Amino acid sequence: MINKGDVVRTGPVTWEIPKTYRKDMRVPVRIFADERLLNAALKDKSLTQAVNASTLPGLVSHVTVMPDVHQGYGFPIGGVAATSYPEGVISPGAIGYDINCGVRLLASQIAYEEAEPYLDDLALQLDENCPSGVGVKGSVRLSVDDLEDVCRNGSNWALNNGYAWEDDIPSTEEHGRIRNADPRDVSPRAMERGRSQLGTLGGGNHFIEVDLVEKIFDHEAAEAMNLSEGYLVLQIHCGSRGFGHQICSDYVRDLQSAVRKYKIQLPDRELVCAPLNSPEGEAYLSAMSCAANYAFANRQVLVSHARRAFEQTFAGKVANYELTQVYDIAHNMGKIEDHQIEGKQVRVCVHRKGATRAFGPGFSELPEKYRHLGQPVLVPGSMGTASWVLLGTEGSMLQSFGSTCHGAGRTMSRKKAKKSIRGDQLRKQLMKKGIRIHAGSMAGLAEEAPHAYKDVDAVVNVVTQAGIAKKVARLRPVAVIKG
DNA sequence: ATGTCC
Repeated sequence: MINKGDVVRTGPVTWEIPKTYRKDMRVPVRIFADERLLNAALKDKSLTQAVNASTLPGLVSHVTVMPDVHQGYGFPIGGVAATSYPEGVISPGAIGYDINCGVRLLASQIAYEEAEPYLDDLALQLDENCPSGVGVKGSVRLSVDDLEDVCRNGSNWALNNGYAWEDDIPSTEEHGRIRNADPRDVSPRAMERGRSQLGTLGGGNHFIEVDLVEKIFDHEAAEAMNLSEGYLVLQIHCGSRGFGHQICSDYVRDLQSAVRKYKIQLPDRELVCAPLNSPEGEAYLSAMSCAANYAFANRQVLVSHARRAFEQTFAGKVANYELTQVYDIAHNMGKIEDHQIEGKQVRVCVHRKGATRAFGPGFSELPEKYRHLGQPVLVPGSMGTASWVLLGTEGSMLQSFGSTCHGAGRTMSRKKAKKSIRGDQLRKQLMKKGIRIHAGSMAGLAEEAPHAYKDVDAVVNVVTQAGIAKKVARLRPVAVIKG
């Protein structure tokens, strides 16, 4: 375990574990945290995992740790590692089992006051239209050919099949489609699991949530995003379901032989990896991209379900019940990107696991309305607490490979959380706070209790103080649908 | 996160 004495303070909210801490480190570990969040990070294996990650072949500059960090499979959730392309490695564990887990935000023109009498009905309609829970199947059934189309085309598949509006696409990271995704690199078993799960939410901390915009911090950005104080928005947090999970499992197993073949020394088997330019590394990158496209399409189908729920609830009741897409952004991905590091342009594979891409102003992929502002960043809080809309900055480009935090971050294990409160009690507490809850399982609900998570406001204050994100708006939940 | 062990 790492001790506080091993960590050097480098600024008000920045810390470093120097390369000299352990002989096998290739780069230092840089941590964004206040004193309290650092102490939380020292309590589990997350910083040891960050040090382990700092031994990966081909790493560039440093490993980054976000304030919402907690331990994960081999690599911390809340970690960023960039490896040189193409001779560095790619590691499935440094991307996560839920490939392209991410958040989508949609804006409405419905004021909370106006919607209040219909919110119980809206929560019910969302629950009925959006299947949730582990292993749950959706209304969309895909042939193997269709699923191959989803793998290659992501959100474009959704647009061609009536699940998207034209304007949704440019407001999605990568326009909802990662290139060079070849379904031949996906196992038949993953394909089988993927066929029935498109347009489903899943379990754990995945949710669909109706929020109201509680406070705007950046009026120019909020206007570009269609966000106004007191109005409803819809947030979707989910990923690639059993499809991405199966792909990660397959490659964690298969790449073990690549580790031996390329004689890669690892401090932890869970960091299994392969060179980006090896056949094994290329196959994983392609399969991961298929899962990413599946997740984009999944969130897009959920949007069409949610639009139906809004129509069923509000048609004839409010003048305009349209949901316009603000943005869709991943927080579990490996991306090939160009970055300026110490004055030099480098091409790297940025592994972001529980870390959100946060590119600064001038980024050409962004739609014009956002290009001068920076990339929108969506940070979901824990259930029953605030969520945040942020922007990427020049600072995130310089300090964290264009990345920032992704959420509140767990402090209590699922098991401990379940023991600490009963689901039905928690539901009552949240109802008292004006939050409608539809949950598939009361045990699952207890696992997501707000007190099992860090304070999302403290996390956001660290990243904004460090300059790796900028505040746009704070959202407050009024209805949550989860598995 | 995950047909929470094929």
